[in-house]
Amino acid sequence: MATIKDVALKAGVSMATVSKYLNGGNVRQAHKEKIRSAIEELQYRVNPFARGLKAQRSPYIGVLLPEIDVPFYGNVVSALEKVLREDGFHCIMSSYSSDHGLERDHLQFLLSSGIEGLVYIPEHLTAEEFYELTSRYRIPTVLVDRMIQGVDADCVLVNNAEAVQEAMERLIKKGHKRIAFVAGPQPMFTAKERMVGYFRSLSDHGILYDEALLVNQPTTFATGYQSAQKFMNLPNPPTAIVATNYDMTLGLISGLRDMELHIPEDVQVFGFDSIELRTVLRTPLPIVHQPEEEIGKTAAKYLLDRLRGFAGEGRITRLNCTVYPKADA
Amino acid sequence: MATIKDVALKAGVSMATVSKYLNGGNVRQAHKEKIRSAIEELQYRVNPFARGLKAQRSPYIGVLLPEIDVPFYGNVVSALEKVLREDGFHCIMSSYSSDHGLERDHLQFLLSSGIEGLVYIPEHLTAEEFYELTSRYRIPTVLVDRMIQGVDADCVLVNNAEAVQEAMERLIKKGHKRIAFVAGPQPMFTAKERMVGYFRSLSDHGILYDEALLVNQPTTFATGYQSAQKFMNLPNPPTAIVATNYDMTLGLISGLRDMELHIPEDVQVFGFDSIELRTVLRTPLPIVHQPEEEIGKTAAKYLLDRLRGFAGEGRITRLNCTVYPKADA
DNA sequence: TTGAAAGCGTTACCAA
DNA sequence: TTGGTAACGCTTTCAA
Repeated sequence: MATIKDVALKAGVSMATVSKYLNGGNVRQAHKEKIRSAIEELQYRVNPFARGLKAQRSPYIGVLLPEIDVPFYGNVVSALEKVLREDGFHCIMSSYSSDHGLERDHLQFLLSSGIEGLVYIPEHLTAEEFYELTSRYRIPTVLVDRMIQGVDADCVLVNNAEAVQEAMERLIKKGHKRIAFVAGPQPMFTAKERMVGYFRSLSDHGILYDEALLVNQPTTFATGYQSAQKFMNLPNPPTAIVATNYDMTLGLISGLRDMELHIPEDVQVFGFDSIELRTVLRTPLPIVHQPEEEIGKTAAKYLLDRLRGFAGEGRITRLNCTVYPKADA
Repeated sequence: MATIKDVALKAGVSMATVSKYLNGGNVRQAHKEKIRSAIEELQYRVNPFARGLKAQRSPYIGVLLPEIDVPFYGNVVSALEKVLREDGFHCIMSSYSSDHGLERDHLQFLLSSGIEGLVYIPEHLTAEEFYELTSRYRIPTVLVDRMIQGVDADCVLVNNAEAVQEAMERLIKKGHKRIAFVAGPQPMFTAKERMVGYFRSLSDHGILYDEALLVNQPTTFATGYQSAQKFMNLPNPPTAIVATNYDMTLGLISGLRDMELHIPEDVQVFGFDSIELRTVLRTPLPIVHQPEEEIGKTAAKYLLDRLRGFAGEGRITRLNCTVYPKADA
């Protein structure tokens, strides 16, 4: 691979001049031409390591996710990437399989990779751990989808509790009183917030909470599937079930089907994420939809602000979910 | 940030010794201890740029995808990443939104990023373009899901034609003769291969090809949705429809539902990808399932082979899809 | 087993 | 506007 030296030699100027040309400094027009053609001929490419070493910066943004194959994250990241791309940044993505150890390790790795910024959907890390790892780097961070209690960073969330409340309202308005709820594990930020919405709705309407109607398990298809059986085998089964992410929704529907129960005749289902799923069933599935694209864009915007020098306190945005059907039919 | 020099000073040894310690060379036990604690105290981390510059290698694998939010790719990449991770590699992922220009640009970027290997799901690039971009780097490449005609590289594919043929067999065996087919755009590798399966089945069974029953459009929800209308509004509509990826399957089902048509009574549907979708419908959807995890693992294995020095010709693996229901009911 | 020193390719300062 | 040169932090060779 050709280096700046080769280009300089061929163009008949110094390395310093080539470097200036490359980085947009003042260079005589005649020299510009020569350098351009030398670069062309030699197929010269900047060595990213040399540049990174010297300049102490790189065009990388680290993206740390629990899972890479969850549609919600995919959609968020897709939007994020598109915005960052326009500013010349590229993403180093890493998923930690919802594993605490891997979450630490990968965060460590990203930080030590020379990234300029970090977009992070956290799961297990406490504020102490987070600061222990990140403090000696000064890397702007945006937390997405979840907060870490005690961490001062930009944060893009959705109105989890309110969205669930709206879903619950719809069900209650239709006469449902026994409503089951399939949520993620207790410590999970979004699970907690969504449960708040659930409890609030119950109490607002004077419905007694029945712990048999609540599941807190990993946010998987299996959890949804098993919840169907657990709930519908109760002596007093629910008349409606709310699932709080895509995989659990899918599993729930699948589980009900395998019990030969019909939606909505035998039990109503309120889904979450994946707007596409909505119109696949015989009866359109009511659903809570998170503004994935907007989440990604907002996170990117926050990060770019910081990279351009903004240094205020951590900003928190709560974006609104949409509940379908839009008109309350 | 502390450097090797600081560590050397603190540990009372030379930089070279620290470097050896870091890279697994022979170092006296007593020194090892000292170095370890110096590193600990100083919170020393290797500077990836300096190392990359000197060693001309890095722990990065480039992953270039058409879209990041397609479940099939997500699942493949998830498996890939897990295997590479165990060998200390990390993925720099980049998606090009199925855009030709971006495909070139991002490939260029990844190559110039100091990646050690490349996993690439191509779409528009010809062999000439590919070689033009890659030739001056010597980076092992694995093509996934699609081949580029004329490129000698490791390649992990599935048996597209055969899988479609098996799906068609099932339908034909049940008496279907008018079978419609929703495929991706013509130039797309997998679209072509899947169409081959379609045509072969038709001719094997002496069924005349009717061009009104074939759609070649982008592999999206919209395409599936519109296909439903196009096909079912024909004077002589099909009795079965095969969709050839996840989004098109979803769109197709959704479109049929909006026409108030029932599956399978009014028309049978054969889906593709997303095994989870299968059991969500009232009647389990027959489906072609690609071995996503195996694809990812195989690609990783191929790449690691190369990184360890294997230098043979490009190897091609064709993995088998599974058609559900497994037992031909 | 150790350490001095020569780069790796780039940028940025400073003098011309 | 230009070019010489000293870093940047690390690895590796070669002698000791």
